[in-house]
Amino acid sequence: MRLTRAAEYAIRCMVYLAKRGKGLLTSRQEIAQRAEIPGHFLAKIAQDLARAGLIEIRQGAKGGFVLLKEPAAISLLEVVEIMIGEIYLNDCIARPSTCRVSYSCAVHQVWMKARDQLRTTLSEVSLEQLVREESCIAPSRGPCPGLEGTDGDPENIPEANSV
Amino acid sequence: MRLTRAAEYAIRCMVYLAKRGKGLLTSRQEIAQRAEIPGHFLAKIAQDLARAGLIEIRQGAKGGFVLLKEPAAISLLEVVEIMIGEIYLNDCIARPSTCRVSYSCAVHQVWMKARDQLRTTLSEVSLEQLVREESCIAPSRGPCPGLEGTDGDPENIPEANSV
DNA sequence: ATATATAAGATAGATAAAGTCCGATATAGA
DNA sequence: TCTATATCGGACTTTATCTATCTTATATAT
Repeated sequence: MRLTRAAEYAIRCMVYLAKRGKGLLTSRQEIAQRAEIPGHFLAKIAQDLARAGLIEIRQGAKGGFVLLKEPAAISLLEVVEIMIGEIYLNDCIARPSTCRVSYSCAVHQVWMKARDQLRTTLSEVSLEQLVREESCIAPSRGPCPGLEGTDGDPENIPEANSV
Repeated sequence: MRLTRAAEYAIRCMVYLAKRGKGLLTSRQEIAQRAEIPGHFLAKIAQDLARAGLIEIRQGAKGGFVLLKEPAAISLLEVVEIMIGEIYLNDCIARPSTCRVSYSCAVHQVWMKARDQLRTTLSEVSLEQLVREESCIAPSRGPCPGLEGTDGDPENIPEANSV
């Protein structure tokens, strides 16, 4: 009952791209390094994101990924479900055929409610929000350095501590 | 991001025992057959439930399982977490050490909220409720007469995608 | 043309889930 | 006490999925 790593990486990638802004090209390697994602794995994940229309992938020298939508228009739920499919929590929600046992109905209702809540919570958060809010945990430059800091030192990998 | 089968079976087993009532002995075989749980697998699951103090296991001829607590005193969350451990949804909640990346903070908050909501929802449902409510379900399919309550959309069934 | 960078599919390794098997142990009843 | 019955408890097998990497192919800038 936990998020897959691929989905976790996809979120990191999308937040990173959102931080750069819509339409800006960023190389796969930069994202991989800065967001701590295995490079080849990121390539695969990006394909899913591209198929879903969130990013565009540019091949060739100076290639990379480009965010296609406004960060405010992309929800966390969207990113997650691109990677792991629609959230349902319990098999009996996705495949009612496995739900023939007499006990099922009441339990079923609970899982439906839980699933709806979870999806709602994730859908209410946009990448724009995430980018804006996380700015206050900037690594080594004091409390809240504002919204800047997206371009600049590519070498300094931020090491924010846990919440 | 889905419940394990062991947890699903544990719920079935506990609901079945709850239906019989506290203190009543029921053979493993009866439960296995009626709740459609592989017999040996149920034995293993029962050990976890017994270790957690929910049931007592009686060995020997005429052995079986006995519910030790009132159905109203056992929540769905309790049963689930005995089987799969504490729900956390995202690794970064369980192991903050994996959460060093700069993006983490805001996303972290969302997963915390989602986890809390999910655990609350599951904790608010007792076995007693489940036993009482499921009485309305006929073994065959079809809607549950009185339970349409919180369940918004009929929803298309997502095919066996990965969650 | 060449160097650079990603595409796309195949595949391998690791991890976890799901289910099975068997010797050990406990109990009821003769 | 002895025997049949039923679960214990752990080891084991199987299966599935996740995670990551490798390889060949393709696209682009210069």
